[in-house]
Amino acid sequence: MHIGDILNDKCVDTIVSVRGWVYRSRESGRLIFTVIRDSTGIVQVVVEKGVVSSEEFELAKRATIESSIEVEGKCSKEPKAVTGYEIHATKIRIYQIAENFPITKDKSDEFLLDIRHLWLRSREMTAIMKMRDTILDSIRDFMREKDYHEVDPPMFVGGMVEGGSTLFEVPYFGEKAYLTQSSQFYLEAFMFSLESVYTISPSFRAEKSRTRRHVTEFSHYEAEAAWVQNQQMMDLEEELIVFIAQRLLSSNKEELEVVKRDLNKVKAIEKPFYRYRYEKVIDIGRQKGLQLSDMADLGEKEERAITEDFDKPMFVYNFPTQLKPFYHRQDPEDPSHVLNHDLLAPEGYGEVIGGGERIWDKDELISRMKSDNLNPEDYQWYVDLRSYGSVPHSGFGLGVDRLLTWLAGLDHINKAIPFPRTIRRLKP
RNA sequence: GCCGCUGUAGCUUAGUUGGUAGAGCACCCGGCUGUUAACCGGGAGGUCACCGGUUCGAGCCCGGUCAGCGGCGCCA
Repeated sequence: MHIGDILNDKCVDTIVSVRGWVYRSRESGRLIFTVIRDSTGIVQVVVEKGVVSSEEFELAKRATIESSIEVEGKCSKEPKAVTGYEIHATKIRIYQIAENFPITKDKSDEFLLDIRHLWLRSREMTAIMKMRDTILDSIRDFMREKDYHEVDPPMFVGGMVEGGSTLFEVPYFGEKAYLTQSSQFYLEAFMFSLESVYTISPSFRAEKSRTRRHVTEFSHYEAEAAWVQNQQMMDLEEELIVFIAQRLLSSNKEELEVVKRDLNKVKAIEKPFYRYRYEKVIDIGRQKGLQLSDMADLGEKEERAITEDFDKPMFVYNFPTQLKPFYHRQDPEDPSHVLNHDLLAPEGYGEVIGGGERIWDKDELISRMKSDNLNPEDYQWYVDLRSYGSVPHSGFGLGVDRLLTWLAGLDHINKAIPFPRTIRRLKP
């Protein structure tokens, strides 16, 4: 029996039994108030001297915070109890008396990261992990509905990546391997058989970034689809984000309240999103007083300034070609720009998606590599994909952790990740 | 990588002009017949990050080291 199941009028006057962990404990003479938590919620248990055996009463007295416990008793409605109902204990069993739990009411973000393995039990983290589960689940439901296939790209990769300074190098039987930064190229390979594919896999970046949106290991949701154009991909993403937000509102209202999220901000995520060309966004930035050159890349500061007053997400499309990596397809009518897009979340959260059309012509791909000073031989298999019935296609990559950070209104990406990895943190 | 800030009990912290290290929470003991991260009384808990210097005397001043945080840069 779970606590969530008994928190309603049907339990009144019935004998219930719950198992869980001691969340709070207070004693007052011949009464002990013990709040128990399990994965579904918390409930107050009253232990009264004389109602339980004196051995059990002493046991309840010694039940420290986080002790594992099982209680049987009569359920009643009680306005004074935290969740409105309480259990009047008749039997108590303790599985383990917990050692002194290090988390008390005074705690800093850093301390909570040091003991994340224990902080995971908190109501906040429990709520965030439930919302994370909802997001992952809704992505899969949505993609299945759209006839996309989930695939598993490799995490160990060879040297085939742009640049190289941001790769994690790992020893591999006398050779060098790297942890993948993105599964995009592999999804493009899958695309030639399954047409529409996606993955939710980790990506690794050895960037020495110290910002509230960067981690070295993140959950990367990437998709790639044949025959799809840039604007159509934006349509799909728009529908997807709205779908996830709606699912979160319907499944996790309680959790959103635990993290004190303003529900109106989530309700505001509706179609259509703003859709502006790159130049238009530069103009918006200038109106907000930012000093931006015509070819300025949008850094974190710019994104925050531009999006903080927006109530809905904003697509920025057709960036200058020189700002984007070689595989982005140039607009045939305006080769100085590529057919790409970023999705910027509102309230200053910034980029959550980057995507666009990929170059599908082999010669075009090779010439773009050369003008970016890359050696096509280093990308042999990626180029080879264009040799056998190449087709127009588009894709995108979404940072799941950034999406959750935004939707839950968190102030730092490391609150959205169970065990965040940053330049300075590898434990626990 | 650069700039800035911080480091005092398990946690959160106060510490005046350089003059005997203080509190709250947690913990232990006692009290309380309805508590809401209760309350009341008592107790224990300190290499003031580390190394060196100045001084009669350093948590405080000076130099260095380390660690953490914030920002910038970097960032398919």
